Amino acid sequence: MINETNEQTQSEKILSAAYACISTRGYANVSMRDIADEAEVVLSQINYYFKNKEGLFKEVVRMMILKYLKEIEASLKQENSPQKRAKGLINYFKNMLQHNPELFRLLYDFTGLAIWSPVFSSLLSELFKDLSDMIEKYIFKDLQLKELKGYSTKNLSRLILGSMFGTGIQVLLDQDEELPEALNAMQILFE
Amino acid sequence: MINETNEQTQSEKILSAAYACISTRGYANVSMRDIADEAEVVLSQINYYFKNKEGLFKEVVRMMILKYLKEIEASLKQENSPQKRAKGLINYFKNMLQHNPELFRLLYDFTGLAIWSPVFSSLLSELFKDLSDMIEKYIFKDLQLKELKGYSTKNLSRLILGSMFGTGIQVLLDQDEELPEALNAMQILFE
DNA sequence: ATATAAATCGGACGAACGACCGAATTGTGA
DNA sequence: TCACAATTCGGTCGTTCGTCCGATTTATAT
Repeated sequence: MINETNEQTQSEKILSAAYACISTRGYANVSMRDIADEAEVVLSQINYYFKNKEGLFKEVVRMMILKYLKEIEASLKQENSPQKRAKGLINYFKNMLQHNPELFRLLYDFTGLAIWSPVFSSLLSELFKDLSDMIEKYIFKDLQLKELKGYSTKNLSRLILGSMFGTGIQVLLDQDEELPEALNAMQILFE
Repeated sequence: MINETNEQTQSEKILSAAYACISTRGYANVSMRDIADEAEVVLSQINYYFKNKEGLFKEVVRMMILKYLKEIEASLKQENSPQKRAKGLINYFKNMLQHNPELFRLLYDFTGLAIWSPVFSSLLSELFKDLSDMIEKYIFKDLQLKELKGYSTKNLSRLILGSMFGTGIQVLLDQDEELPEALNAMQILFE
C-alpha cells in the first residue's frame, strides 16, 4: 500500500517540517537536525530525498511561491471593480499579517536570502514579477488611462506590491495594532 | 600620541570592516574571522572591544541608523514644498539604489535579523518609526487636510516609507533598469 | 522463494564557528 | 625607573554544522 491518502510520505513530512521551522524561526536559525527532529525523521533522510540543504530550501521556496500566487489571485478575482479588487488585496494582506504572520516572515526571510544567493534570487525575482503582473492584470486592466496620471501600470503595480511588502515588515516589527490600517491608505490611488 | 587624526583606532577599524563585510555579503555569511582579516586585526581583538558578535553587530546597526537618519533628513530639508520634498526623498532613494546599494542591502539584512532577534527588533523598529516621523514632519506638516482624503498623516508616512522599502527590494532583485522609476509613481499622492 | 532495488537507519567525518585564556607587549603615571 | 594597567597576540577549547557512508530493513518483480 503506497501513499495512503491521509498519511504523508517521508518527503512530505520533511517539507512540512522545514516549512514550519523556517517560518517560525528563520532560515538562518534552523539546522537540518532541527528539521529532521520536527519531521520525526532521521537526519540522513533529508539528504536522501533532497540531496542537500539548498535542495530542501529550494523546495520550501517553491511551496511558498505557489501558496502566494494562489491565494493572492483568489483574493483579487473575488471582486469585479478595480477599487474593490484593490480593497480585497489590502484585506488579504491585513488578514495575513494578523492571523498568519509566519507566511509573511517566510517571504521576507527568503527574499533576504535571495539578495546574497543567485540560486534563490531568480526564484524570488520571478515571484515579485508574477505578483506585480497579477496586480496589473486584475486591477489596472479595466481602468481608463486618465486615472493613471502618466505613470505606467507596470510601475504602479510594482509600487502597490512594494507598499504592501514594505508596510508589512513595519507591522511585523512594530506592536502598534493600528499600523496595519496604513495599508488602507493605498486606496488613495483609486479615489 | 593618541588617535592621530588620519588614523583609525583598532575599534574603528573593526567597525569599518564589519560594516564593509556585512553590507557586501550579508550578516549570515560573515564570520568574526572574516571581519578580523578585513580589519587586519587579530580575532581576539574583536572580543576585547565589542565583547561578542552581537555586541559588534549592534554597533554596526547603530552606525547604519545614524547614517540613514542623517542622509534622509538632509534630503528632505533641501526643498520647501511638500511636493518637492517628496521628490527629493524619492531621488535620494533612487540614487542610493543605483550608486550605493550596499547601504540598502544592509538595512534589509538587519531588518531581517530583527524579525527573529528581540535585541535588534527594538533598534530597527525605532528606525522605521523615526523615518516615518521625519516624513510626516517634513512632507505632511504643511499640507491642507483636504489633500489627505481621510487618511492620517501617520499612516500615509508609514505607507510612503513602506513603498520605498518594498520597491527598493524589488529593484535589488530585478536587473530591470527601468524599475527604479516605479518610485516616481509615489508622487501620485501629491497630485 | 529469490534476487534486486528502494528506503531507512545510526554513526562518523572534517570543517567552521564563537568564545576564551595566558602570555607578551606597549603605554601610563608616580 | 618602576609598578601597574591597557592592549595585543597566538593558540585552543567545546560545540555545531552539513555531508557522507556502510549496514540493515523493507518493498517489488520475476
